[in-house]
Formats: sequence, structure tokens, C-alpha cells
Amino acid sequence: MQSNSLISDFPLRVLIVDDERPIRRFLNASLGGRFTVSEAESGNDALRVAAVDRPDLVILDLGLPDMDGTDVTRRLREWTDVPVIIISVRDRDEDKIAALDAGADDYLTKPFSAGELMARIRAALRRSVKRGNVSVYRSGDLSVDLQKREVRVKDLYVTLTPTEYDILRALVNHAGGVLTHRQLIQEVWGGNYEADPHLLRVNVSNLRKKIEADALHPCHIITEPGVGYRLKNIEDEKE
Amino acid sequence: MQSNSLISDFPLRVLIVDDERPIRRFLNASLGGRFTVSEAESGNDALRVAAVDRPDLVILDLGLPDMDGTDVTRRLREWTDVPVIIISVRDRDEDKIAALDAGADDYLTKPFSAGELMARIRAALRRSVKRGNVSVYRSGDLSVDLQKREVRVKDLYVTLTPTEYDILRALVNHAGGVLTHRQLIQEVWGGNYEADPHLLRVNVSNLRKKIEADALHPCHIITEPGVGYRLKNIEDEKE
DNA sequence: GGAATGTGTCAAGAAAGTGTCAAGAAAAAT
DNA sequence: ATTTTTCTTGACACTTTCTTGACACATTCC
Repeated sequence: MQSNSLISDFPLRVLIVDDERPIRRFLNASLGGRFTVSEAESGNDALRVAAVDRPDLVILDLGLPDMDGTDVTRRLREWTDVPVIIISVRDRDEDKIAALDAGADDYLTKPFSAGELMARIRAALRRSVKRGNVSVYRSGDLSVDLQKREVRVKDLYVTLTPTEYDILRALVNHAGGVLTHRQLIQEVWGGNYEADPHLLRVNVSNLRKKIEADALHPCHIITEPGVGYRLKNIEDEKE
Repeated sequence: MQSNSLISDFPLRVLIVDDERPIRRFLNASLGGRFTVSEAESGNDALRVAAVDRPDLVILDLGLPDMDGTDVTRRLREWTDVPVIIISVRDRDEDKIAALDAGADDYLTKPFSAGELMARIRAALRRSVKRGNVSVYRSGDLSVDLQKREVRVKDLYVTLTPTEYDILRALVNHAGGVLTHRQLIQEVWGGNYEADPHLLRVNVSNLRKKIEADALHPCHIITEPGVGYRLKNIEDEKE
């Protein structure tokens, strides 16, 4: 159908992450010059370039010298929803599952054809073009820049502790919806959910003192009794 | 991270389209009872069921008796963004490309493992949930967004207690049908059914006060004397 | 009609959940 | 090694929610 046309009329940016030069060449060639391409050859490299270049799509090899592609994906997901397509020689189920659950959008096993890669890129881009790709959350006088790790209230920078920031990030990533105590604890303290809900409360309390004008009547972090917390966007109010 | 947990705390709806019964059984089993599943065995069947059931995800075999899966996808895309995962024995590039370009979200070649399918389903649903494309129950001036845990009456947010919300959620999940007291108690207070039916009544009463315009003449939560309760959809009225 | 059953409402005590403070433990920075 | 910051824990006051029992009302069945 539109197999050779693009999703958008201006060149979208693609980040290719692979430690082997020939593969990068091949990928670059597959893209057929229809994208603005940047490259990275390690995980840290990838994270840095992604932060600077803000690609519209990432093609990521699992086997990187410094860190696993799955971890790169997870780190990316802390602040961006950019589509991530994993390519790897590994064909084991566990690898695919781990990568997809870390936040990857697609997983291709090498070798693959340029045509299939392109089709999957188009599919991923088609979905993501629809929603704007901003990593800054704003609500009233609160603004959270997930990429820069910056939180401001009325243009004043607020310093959060790591835990406080993790909580806020989790809330921002699910903005509007309710995060259960369970989910929050899982996202902040790691998968196994052994932390005390009480612990969460005192941290939320501290967080509120920093970002809420009146901690007694919070307008951003709303308590859902018996369930969890939700981040309310003040703009959404009058829908 | 959350490799075995779900995206949402209520069962999302999945439509399985395949003409071979054993495959449908296998897929159904793979989903492990964590979804509400409907089935179709032909393309036209699929289109009809999709329009009625409004699934949150479609698993679609390419080889159908009456029409090609690619065409089914195209037809679906005329009116919905529901994620479509193609499964097929065909491994040719052209097939994959055609299907993906027709609007499919993913393409799995048979045979595949249940684990990979589940991971890809989670990935697709995760994106879809984020865009807010899931099940919102609407009936007259009442709207229930199970994903965001949000209930509105005439665009005004209503705050429900956990128990009230659980009752409403159970009703929404069985929308239209009657839920016996027994079933409701089981869904809200847990499996062992030791709660008092009276307890249910007072909670329903409180719930009605919050979502019904006139609690004396409820139009949403209908009492079925001697049996239980039923959620009536006002749109369905003129059938 | 009059009991019997099922249902809806109210209010008060019991239970559970929540927010805050402060002090000690742990971790990080110097 | 010492200081600083952050995390965690326990205690307490407070709020919301749940549950219970009393009572009114309706419907059904004798």
C-alpha cells in the first residue's frame, strides 16, 4: 500500500544503537535515507544521545558492551515513550519477554529483512505520531521535566530526594489514572513489593510538603482512600 | 519487571479470530483467564463481533475462509485504533509487510510460544492504555472509566469509597446482565461469601445516592427482586 | 386484611486507613 | 572518619469507611 511512503513529510529522527559498525551500516542503508539517523555504540552512549537528539524512534541491539539493551530500555522509559524496537541474535523467549516487559515496542530476531524492519518501523511510528511526544508534565504551577529530572513550582526549582522523585515520576507516567499503593511501591522500591505502605505514606507526605501549596489540601497528589494516589491535572478540570 | 502481572486490574476484552477451533482453544488457554475473551471464525464474523463487543485487543489469523486477515485489519482501521496482533503460518516478508502496513500492530509467525504472545499483548495494551483507548462505560449521564478509576455524572467527578467502586465495577463488567447477590458479594468481599446480603444493600444504597439522579427511582442500578442487581444501559433503551 | 419476605434508609459505634512528627539507622558525601 | 543527607520505623491523632441494628416501606402469598 504505502509501503514506500512515510508517515510524516518531514524527516523523522531515528537512533541506531549497536556496537558493530557493519550492522549500523546495514541498518542505516535499510532506512534508505528517509530518516535523520544518529548512532550510538554503547548503552550509556545511547542514553546520552537520546537525551540530546530526542529521536522519534530507537533501534536497539540487546548485546551492548557496557549494559544490556533491556536496561537501556528501562532507563529510557523513565522519561520518554519513544518507540523502541529491539533487534537481537537471541531467540530465547525469556529475552523477548524481558525486553518487551521492560517497555520495548517490538522485538526482531536477527537475521531479518530490511523490508520487515521498515514495516515494523512504520507501524511503530504510525502509533506514536498520533500522540505528542513531550516529556514535560505541567499542571497549574507544577512542572516536571522527566528528561532533565527537574521539578519546579512557580518557576522555583524544588529539590527532591531520589525516593520522592521516583514517586513523582511514577505518578507522572500514569498521570490522570490511579496508582495503587502496590504499584507505587513496586515502581519505587523494585519488583518484589516487600515495602511497607506506611513507608509510602510518609514519603508522599514529604513530597507533598515540597510541591503542594497547602499540604493539608493537596491539589496535585490526590489520595484515593483504600486504593492509592493519583496525580490530578488542574488543566483537565473543566472538561 | 511486571512480567506476570497485568496492565490493568480489571479484565480487558480480547477478540480471537481464527477458523480452527484447536487454535482458538490454545490461544484462549494462553491468555490464562485474565481477559474476557470473545471469538470469531471468519472475517465477517470478526468485524461484526468487534463492532458489538468493542474489544481492547484483537488477535487475528491471516488465513480466514472468507477474506484475508489483512483486509479485516484494513476494515477495522476504518473506525477503530484497537491493537491488532496478527498470527500466521506465513513467514514471507510480503505478508508481514502487507499486514503491518494495513494497520496491524504486530505480526507473529506460527509456531510461537504462549509467553511471547502474552508479552506482545502486554506491550500492545500498555501503549493502548496510555493513549486512553480502553473501555469506558457510558450510559446516559454516567461514565465509568475502569482504567483511570474515574466515575463521572454529568461531567462531574464522583468520589466513591472502595466498596462502592468495587460494586460498580462488578456491575460494569457484567453490564446488562443480572448479578446475583451471591456473585456480587463474592466479587466485592472476596471468595468465601460470608458477608451479609444486608451489607450489600446498604452499600448499593450509598452508591445510588452518588450516581443516581433520583435514588428513589434508580435508572442505572436496577433491582431484580429476589435475585440481585443489574446495570441498565440507557443507550440500549431503544432496541 | 395480615403475616412473611425482601428491600431501602438512617445513624452510631467499630474498624480500617491516612497524615504528621521525630528519632534512630543507613547511606552518601566530604 | 566525620558530617550531611536520606531512609525507615514507631507512635499518635485524625479522618474516612465499614458494619451493625433498628425501622419503614413495598410486594407477595396465605
